[in-house]
Amino acid sequence: MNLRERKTAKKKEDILRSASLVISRKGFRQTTMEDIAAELLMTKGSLYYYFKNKEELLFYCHEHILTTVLDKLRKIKQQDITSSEKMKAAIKIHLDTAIREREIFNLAIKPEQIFSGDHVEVIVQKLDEYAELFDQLILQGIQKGEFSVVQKKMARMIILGAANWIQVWYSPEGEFSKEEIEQVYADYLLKILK
Amino acid sequence: MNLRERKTAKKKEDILRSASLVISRKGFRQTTMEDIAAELLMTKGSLYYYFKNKEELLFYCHEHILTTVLDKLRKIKQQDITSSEKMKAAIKIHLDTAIREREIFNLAIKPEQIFSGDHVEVIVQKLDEYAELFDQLILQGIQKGEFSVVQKKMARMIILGAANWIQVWYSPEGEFSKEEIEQVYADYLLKILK
Amino acid sequence: MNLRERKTAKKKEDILRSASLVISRKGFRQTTMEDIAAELLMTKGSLYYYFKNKEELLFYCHEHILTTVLDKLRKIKQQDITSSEKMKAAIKIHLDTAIREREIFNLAIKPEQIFSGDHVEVIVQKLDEYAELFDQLILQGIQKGEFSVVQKKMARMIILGAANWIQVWYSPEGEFSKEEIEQVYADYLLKILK
Amino acid sequence: MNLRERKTAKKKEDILRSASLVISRKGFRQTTMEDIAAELLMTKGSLYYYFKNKEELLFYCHEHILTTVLDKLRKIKQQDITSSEKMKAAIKIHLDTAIREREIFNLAIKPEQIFSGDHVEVIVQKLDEYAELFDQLILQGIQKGEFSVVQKKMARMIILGAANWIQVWYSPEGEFSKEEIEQVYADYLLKILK
DNA sequence: GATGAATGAGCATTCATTCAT
DNA sequence: CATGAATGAATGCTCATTCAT
Repeated sequence: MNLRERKTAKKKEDILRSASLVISRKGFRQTTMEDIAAELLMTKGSLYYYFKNKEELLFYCHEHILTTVLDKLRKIKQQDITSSEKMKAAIKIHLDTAIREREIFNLAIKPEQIFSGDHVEVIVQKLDEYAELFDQLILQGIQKGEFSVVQKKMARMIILGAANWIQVWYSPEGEFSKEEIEQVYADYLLKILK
Repeated sequence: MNLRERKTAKKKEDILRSASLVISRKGFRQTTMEDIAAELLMTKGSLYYYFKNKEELLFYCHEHILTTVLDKLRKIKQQDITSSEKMKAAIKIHLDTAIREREIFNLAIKPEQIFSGDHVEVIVQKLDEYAELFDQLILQGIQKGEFSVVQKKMARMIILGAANWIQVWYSPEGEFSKEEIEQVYADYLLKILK
Repeated sequence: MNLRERKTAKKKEDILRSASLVISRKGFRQTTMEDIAAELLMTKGSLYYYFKNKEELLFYCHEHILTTVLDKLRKIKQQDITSSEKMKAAIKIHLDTAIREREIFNLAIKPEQIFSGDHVEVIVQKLDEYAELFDQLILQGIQKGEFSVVQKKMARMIILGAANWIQVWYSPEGEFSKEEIEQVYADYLLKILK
Repeated sequence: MNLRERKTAKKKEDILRSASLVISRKGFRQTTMEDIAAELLMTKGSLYYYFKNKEELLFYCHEHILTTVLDKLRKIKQQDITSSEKMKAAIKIHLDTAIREREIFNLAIKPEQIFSGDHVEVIVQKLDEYAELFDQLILQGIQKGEFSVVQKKMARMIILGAANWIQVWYSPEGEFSKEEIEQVYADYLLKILK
């Protein structure tokens, strides 16, 4: 990658970061290209130099976040700790992502309504891998005798659903700190698996 | 209420029902007046005979559903059964609503972004009452010694969040029936309170 | 004219009167059929029983007022008083009409923009007769030696224009009474003719 | 102001000029954004690049004309000529504006029906200054002994009203030239003040 | 005769997208 | 590369008009 390419790549990342930020604030349905450009002190026309269209920008935006969080999850899976500890860590990471990137898991609802063609597939594949990782953690826990849940997939749905909902009510000014909340959520959701 | 008024009331309900349906399919941000009208084989102009504007239509749409589900919850609260049974019943009703009226609880996210003035207040008040009812069920359970959860509000958030998420993945063609799912959800979520 | 016809005629007049009222308040561009109907505690559909369409309603509305004021002017012309007195009386009547029927003379601006076909002709013919009557009063005054204005038509335009403008600023709560204003206007405008 | 800004400013002026033109022809109630755009061989969407909305476009349109004519009036006031000559010059300018910008003084009728918030204030303030300038000319004339009118404000109303009305009937193809008309109007209206 | 209901054309406005410079 | 400018499709809303009952 030469200098020019690196510069372009850097700019693309800047755009994605800003886009994520605006989307977190306004919701991705409400976010216009103008909004994203304004955040970067650019004009919206320029965005089209880096991304073919809005959908593509949104795609990379979400893809980037999903990739990042997936990496974190994979690392947790390989750590040498109990399944309970792994699951708690995974839940905390999920909560963290849901809070920071408010809208990210909302697109899981109907990716095909937002993305088209190949993009859907990539997103769906990542979301599937995401779910699969949680399922594996649960399965490991069962095999080790730590968990005893029967409906593994539904348990996973419950855990992720509960965690996603945090974006609706969490506020930095709230009664509890992010860390306290994450601790309680992790503890309570673990009960489901026991 | 005379015949004509009944007819109008009926028509309004028809519109609300159809609107709910379209909203469930497309999400309420994506639903246009045209969409709603088309579902009813009307023209969009006609909708304005019954509702002042889109926001009002959306408001009554949601208000109606919330009122219905609140009624059901209140009845449960007064039944002569254990707190665990009440909570399970409440969860099942919530799941049922979340499945049938896919978008309904999504507006809980930011009612003030969708509704204006008095409408926000009504919606917020209903949502508060909704939460309050769940909190009361939890408190009763604790007082009766059935539940022992400490962070009551967070537990409620977890339960409702988990249940809301069902709209994302439930399908009538899925592996499990709605009843089976409701049963599992109710059982698993109860663990959090124990 | 039998009873039924008389009833219809009466109703038509009621509508015209109410329409005039609403038009005075809101301006005829802003007045909707709904507004007119509401004033009469009718529904707008009913208006179409009496008038083919909005334009026709507006036409009769204006035609009625013009006819009335024309009658008054003709009577003044035939009175046995000086030309100055006649002109003063005519000005007062014009002012009176301009105040009461705020919008009436505004349609003189471009009747063909508002009315179509035959209606334009009738209105234009009445407006012409209206102008003609003023011109005759001026001519009489000149012949009697009371007036000495040279540009008769322009003088008439000035007089009527000045009087029309009263609708813009006259208010019953103002500093001067309608009668005082009419007196001053008549006196001052007479100077032009002298 | 660099080249680009000058170009934008020029375009804005072009739009305002075209808008004025269309408004003169159709009246500002009847003028649609489409009409204005068509006159400029643009699409209506483009207008929104230069003006926030229709009201703002209309505002600047009127504000520009009022500012221009106010400047001219102020200059006349400071000239070293008799009050009669000043008043005649002022009347001619007013007539000129009324003819060229047909609709401009019609908004004086009810600015608050057309403009909102700050815009009303600006317009009303300009209209007030406009009236004030005429009043001052009249007062000066009285002090110099040239005029002897008693009801100064009503005289001003009469003069401006008469002049406004010219837009209704003036046509370049008419019997008299614009200059002839202005001369006659100025002479005749002066009589009121004497 | 009167009304409730429905319609459709028209209008202001938004916004993703394009493109010449 | 970036931007200013323009476009056109979409959308909410209004309102004159129609018509069955």
